[in-house]
Amino acid sequence: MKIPVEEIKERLQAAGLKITPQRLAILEAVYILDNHPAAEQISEYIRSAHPGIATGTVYKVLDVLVEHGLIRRVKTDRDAMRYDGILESHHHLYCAESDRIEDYMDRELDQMLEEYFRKKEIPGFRIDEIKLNIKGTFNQNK
Amino acid sequence: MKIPVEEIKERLQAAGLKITPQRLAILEAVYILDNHPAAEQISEYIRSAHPGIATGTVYKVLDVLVEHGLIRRVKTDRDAMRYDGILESHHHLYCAESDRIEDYMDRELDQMLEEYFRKKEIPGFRIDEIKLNIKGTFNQNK
DNA sequence: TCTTATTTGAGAATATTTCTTTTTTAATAA
DNA sequence: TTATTAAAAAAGAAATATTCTCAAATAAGA
Repeated sequence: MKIPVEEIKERLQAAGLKITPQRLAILEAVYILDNHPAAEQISEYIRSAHPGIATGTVYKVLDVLVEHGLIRRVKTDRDAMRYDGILESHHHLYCAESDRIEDYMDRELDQMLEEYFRKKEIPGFRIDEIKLNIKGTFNQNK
Repeated sequence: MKIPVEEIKERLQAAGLKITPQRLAILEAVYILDNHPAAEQISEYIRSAHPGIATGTVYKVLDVLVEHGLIRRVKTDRDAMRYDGILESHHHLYCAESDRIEDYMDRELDQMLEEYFRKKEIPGFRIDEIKLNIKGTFNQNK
């Protein structure tokens, strides 16, 4: 997923963040690496593409981007934190065997859940967002 | 959640694991600390209650316990991995503000999801387990 | 350009994982 | 029971990963 720099700048700006070369590089890395890169993969990629950027900065910037809703965190059962450049609400298919994570979008499902929880409230809790973690196996490791 | 040592031993044995003082202590800690302790909390607790146990061992044992289904990992968006001594299938309510995680069980919901995915298959993917991550806010921080 | 609040870099502090060696468990035999 | 032993587990040390701290650098508005 290649996104023009201008567009990335706009997104940062829209989120009220200052535009810095580090943020541009790191946000771009998340888009380029695609498929849920781990913090460490991003850090590694940055180290090779932009050796000037400190490792600590990568982690910091990722946090900031998450805080401002430009990327999301994804977690697997097995291992460390991963990041996701796709923002539309979606669920995740997670295969422990291949350690693969795929996005899963399903409007119909979302509506069903929404309706379900409109009827059946959870006492003392206000729901903001529901995300499914669907564990299983991919048939063919394409 | 206090569980007698004998019971803990049985659980280890049932999982085909050798019984060691370290495993007993750590599994007990997960039960005692309750409410989804982070690895580090567990590690800290063990350090004070059983100073003889190496820190590396805590992490290793937690991994082994997860692998053998005696505890589960829980992930929040925000921070590090947490552990859960409750094994029945359940979902999680997660409040970012208070960093609180509560269990949420709902048979009716599970059945609805099961039925939904029986009808509507995900191509190329066999589902094993579905877990909901419900984000929101607790009304009263009790 | 100047100013100021933010952000970054660098390195120290933590947290976690991995590796190798030593110890322990639990099964079996005496 | 107790001794023997192979396999499994723990310790200890060291490598990695992540977070934190603070001085220096920089973005963006005046």
